[in-house]
Amino acid sequence: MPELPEVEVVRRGLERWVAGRTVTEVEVLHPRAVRRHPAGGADFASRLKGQRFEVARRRGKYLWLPLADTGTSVLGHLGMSGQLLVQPEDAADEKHLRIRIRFDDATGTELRFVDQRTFGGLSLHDQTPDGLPDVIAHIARDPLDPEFDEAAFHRALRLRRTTVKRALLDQSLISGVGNIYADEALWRSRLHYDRPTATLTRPRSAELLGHARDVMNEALAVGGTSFDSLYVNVNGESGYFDRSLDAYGREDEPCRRCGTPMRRRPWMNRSSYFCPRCQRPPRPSA
DNA sequence: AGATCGCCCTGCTTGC
DNA sequence: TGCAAGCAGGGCGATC
Repeated sequence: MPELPEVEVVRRGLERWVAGRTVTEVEVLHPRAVRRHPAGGADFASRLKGQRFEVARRRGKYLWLPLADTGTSVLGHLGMSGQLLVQPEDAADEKHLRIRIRFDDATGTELRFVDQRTFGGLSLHDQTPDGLPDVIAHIARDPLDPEFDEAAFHRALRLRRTTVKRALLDQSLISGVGNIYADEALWRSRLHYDRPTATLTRPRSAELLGHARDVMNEALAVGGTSFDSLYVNVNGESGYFDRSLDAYGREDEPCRRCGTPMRRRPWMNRSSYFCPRCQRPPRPSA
């Protein structure tokens, strides 16, 4: 389940191993992996051939590789289980290999997109004047972006008629926060997931944002979170989160602050983990 | 137009 | 032991 820190680890891997290389051959092995490329796999492959990758960029959980001198980029999202691997050309195909990209150099390695659950994919898009693939122009900056607009974020929280966890997962307000880190940031902030955003004072929302940023930076420092073998970084090494999570996945385990058993609640076809004592539900509004 | 919710997919886990 | 249901979940798009 790659979240923002894992995607950033992958971006760095791409920067190191793929930037500057020129594509000679593209194989699309599963149509779902290019479903965001409306013209289809053959078009994706032919348009990519001969192009040179520039340094990978990222916003939230999206990453993209600009193609030199074209005004276009290969946009990627890892979804639930996607991996971008730089592998020796003669390495056996992974079971869930979806896309293979070969290069014109003599390094003997190729780029592979591997994805078990096929929520992720690659596609080719024009760039906006900001250098963003046009289809993600609506995605907000993420908390690790130096240009993240904190004041605008706080204003939006006050104006929205929604609850705090929904807002954290709303990619048009703040990007890169998934279910896991949302629960972590809320636990650290002692906020219940159903708290209406309009009731958050500026200091409270600033604290929440700070915790979201801290969780991500800590995960980044150890190479990204990973609970299972699904997440592997660009070189095939598993990331890990040594200091285990405080909230997510800890149902019935003692809260690390107060010892109260943590709870899990079904929430939007997902789960929310929280401490019933530290994170009190909001009073029903009249 | 903001808010909500169903759907896409596969494999592991759980329960009968 | 085997099968089916449950669960994981980001983001898109339909709907109200």
